[in-house]
Amino acid sequence: MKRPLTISSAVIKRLPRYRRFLRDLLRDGADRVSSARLGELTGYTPSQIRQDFNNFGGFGQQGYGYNVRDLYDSITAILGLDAERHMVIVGAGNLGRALAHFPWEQRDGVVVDGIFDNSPDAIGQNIGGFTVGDIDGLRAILKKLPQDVGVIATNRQGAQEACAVLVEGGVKGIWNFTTADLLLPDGVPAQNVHLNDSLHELLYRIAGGEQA
Amino acid sequence: MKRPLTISSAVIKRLPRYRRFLRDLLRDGADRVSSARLGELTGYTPSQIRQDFNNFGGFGQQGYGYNVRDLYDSITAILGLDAERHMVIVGAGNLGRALAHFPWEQRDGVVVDGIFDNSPDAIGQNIGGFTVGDIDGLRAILKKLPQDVGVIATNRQGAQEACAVLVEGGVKGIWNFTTADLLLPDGVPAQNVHLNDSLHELLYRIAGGEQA
DNA sequence: TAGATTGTTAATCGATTAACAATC
DNA sequence: TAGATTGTTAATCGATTAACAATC
Repeated sequence: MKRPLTISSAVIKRLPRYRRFLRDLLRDGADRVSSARLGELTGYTPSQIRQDFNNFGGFGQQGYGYNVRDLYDSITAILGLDAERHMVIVGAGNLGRALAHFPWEQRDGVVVDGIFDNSPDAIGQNIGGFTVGDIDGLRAILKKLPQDVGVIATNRQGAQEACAVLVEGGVKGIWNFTTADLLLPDGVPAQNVHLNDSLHELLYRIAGGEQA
Repeated sequence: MKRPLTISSAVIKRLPRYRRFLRDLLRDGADRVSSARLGELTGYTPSQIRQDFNNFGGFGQQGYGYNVRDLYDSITAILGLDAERHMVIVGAGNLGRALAHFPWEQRDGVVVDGIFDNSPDAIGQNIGGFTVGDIDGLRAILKKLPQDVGVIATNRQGAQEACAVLVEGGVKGIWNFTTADLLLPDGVPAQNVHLNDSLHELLYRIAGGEQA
């Protein structure tokens, strides 16, 4: 499986969806699947599906299609889900809590190693089996256990500071739930989840429907 | 302000970001802004910014730029944030709680009118000032108070049923946090937030950095 | 072998960027 | 008027779709 220098972001965004349906197929005992069938399931065109997979060298066989297990495993590996991943959460507000409670581990082998906050009110509270730590506690865990992902679920004001501590502690990527534009060193990607923007987009589409 | 039949989704996704920076400019007392300056702030090219605004008829003036207040108000109106919007949440798990606690109203005039669940454990609990209601309670509120957005924060299994109740109750759009592919009537848009997919995308980018 | 279905090239489509005339 | 900056057209770039030869 070759991995080209750059895969377009549009392709990457589709991989988790392929994987989800492949998992369903696996559960249903399917051995093989064609791009046509996968297209029916996912809503993508067979052509696009074949193009997507060929970015990684092609997983299929002419006249047969794709082996479900192989394809699932390949996509899992491409997404970096073939090994345990570690994650810490900064910000013990409601969103931080929700993320701490998510069954990440069970689903994809992503382990949450702690949740931290700088507010005296939050520190010491119990959240999903974790005691909320302070920023020194965060530094300590980053030193003790290498972390893949640092989640930023603070308010906008605290985001850059949280980011700095996480990056200094060696996290490989930032999952940012604030609207702050984070300053990051090269090589540390940030994935932004802007719930507000998502809601606004929906409201636009609702409004558009009204006056069309 | 003309509203064309279809604005590409790429454009719409950028509007909330423009609006965020315009709000900052407004707070700082700026009267006018050029596409060049807005480009520095947002990271988009001036050309793209002008193209984007021209989808809606053009808000600027040659030689001057854009009036910050006017532009902010226009985008606010386009996004449907110029009037109060109502939202109910189905699913009183951690994510539903987090969404119920968000300061939507304060920020954008989006009012949460209730949170509902079908689990006896959840029903009756107090969440951010709301008593978690059951599905009959959801039906009742939908009848009493027209709702714009129905949030689905259930598990994957319960998503379609929640969706059906919401649509029957007349919500104008669905904000879906599950991985379920919802069946919806024409004219009711769904906005999907797939946290898992977002994390997977980040993990891909982390892994990619490693072996590049 | 015949049929199926991929891998891959070519054609199309859409979105972004560049350029510049219009005009404030 | 001169300078600035938009609105808008043209050029470029990238992503999706179509087509079909390769091959299992």
